[in-house]
Amino acid sequence: MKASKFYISTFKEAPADAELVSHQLMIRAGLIKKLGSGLYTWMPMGLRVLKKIENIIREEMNQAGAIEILMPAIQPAELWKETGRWDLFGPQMLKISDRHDRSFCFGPTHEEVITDVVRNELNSYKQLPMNFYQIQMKFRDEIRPRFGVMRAREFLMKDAYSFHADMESLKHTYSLMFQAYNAIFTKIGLTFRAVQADNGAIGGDGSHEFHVLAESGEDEIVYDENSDFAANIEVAKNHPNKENLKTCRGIEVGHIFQLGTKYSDAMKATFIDESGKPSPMIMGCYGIGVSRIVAAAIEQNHDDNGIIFPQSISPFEVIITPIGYDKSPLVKKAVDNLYQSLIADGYDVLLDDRGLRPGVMFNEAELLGIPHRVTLSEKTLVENKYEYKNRSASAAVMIANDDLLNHLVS
RNA sequence: CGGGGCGUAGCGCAGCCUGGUAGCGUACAUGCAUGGGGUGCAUGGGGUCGUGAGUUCGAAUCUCACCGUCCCGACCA
Repeated sequence: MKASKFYISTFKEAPADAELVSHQLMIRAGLIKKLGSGLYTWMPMGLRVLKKIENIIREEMNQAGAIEILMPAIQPAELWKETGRWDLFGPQMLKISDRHDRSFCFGPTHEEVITDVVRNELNSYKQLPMNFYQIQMKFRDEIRPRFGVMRAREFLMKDAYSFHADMESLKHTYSLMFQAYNAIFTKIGLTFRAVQADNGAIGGDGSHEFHVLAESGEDEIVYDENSDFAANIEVAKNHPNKENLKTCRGIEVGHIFQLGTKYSDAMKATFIDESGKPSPMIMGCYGIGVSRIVAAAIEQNHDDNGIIFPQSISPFEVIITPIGYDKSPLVKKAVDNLYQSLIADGYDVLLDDRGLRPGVMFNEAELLGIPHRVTLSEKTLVENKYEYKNRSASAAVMIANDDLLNHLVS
């Protein structure tokens, strides 16, 4: 991508209403733009990050046997009345009416819709287990939206729902999802921890939260240095020797849950078992806050100069910052060649061909958090070298041209 | 919803206390200079001062109401 053909809009100063570092940097780097409280436009640069996270999630979910669907954002009240949640869910649910004065909500979650789909589609134990997922905008009318996309009202979520003939099958899929989640957050490159969470419906080890560790995290998580035990603060209260537990803060980016038959009972989602009798499907659900991951990743990876994106989710992997691109035909030729060859090698490259001053380009590249920067100029041409700067390194280094690819593997 | 801020140019702010024709920085446009870390100088365009009502000869400024937004607490990926 050439910068002159893309849209980049960065700011030196953070807006006054952004408190959290990740929020400030997301605005300053032009990733998002606020429309209203808890409502954000994903600008081109930010959308690239979001899409990369989406695709990592998609790959791992597919790998784990889940199948992608897309459900409506707007849902009829009748479904929610079946489970009783039309009244129970509370003011977090945004209720709306259509022209015929029928009641709907903007979906805060999709258990009702998926259960409705499945009760009509799946009839036999032979069709189970089944795990459907989607990546879609949710709306929750939060009491207090804050911290940018960290706690927005409209947010992108991956939600999956699995259906089973028996408990054993649920536990199997649950463990597949547990592994998939570990793979996803590892692939993205985050420091995270899976913790036991409260599970009202089933109890035991039926629910885990995935937290990105960060000082600014809204949740307190508790762990035992001498064992694998880690839990959210609610569960930890019941731990036998809770005096020895340590605490740290985390940002909840994922939650997996063994639901049981709560929704299938209420909505009569049954299947015919091997003996020919109807039986309620056993369910699990698995959520990831996709848009929140962007904020969490930045919260965990930044410095005074800006964002430091993990390469897996950076809007671009490499930025070329030529000096004299529009003045020196030699520089232009060398830069264009490098640009084309990196693209041919499969890299996501941004060529800053805007003819800006070097300082502006460098500062912007750092703010955006692009992991690899390559600078060419008449000076580097004379030496027949590239100047390479890793985003997390303190200074640039001169490298041999054919050594560049080695540096791009982070 | 309770407590506390803040609404003046795209963004960051001053002006308000003590009413009198709206300003600075940045961004944007143009020109000249500059050309390896948000460069310098000059010129220019851009504002229903959140909305409404009131007080006053006169309101960004004083009063009231409303709206928006942010922070602290109770819900959540």
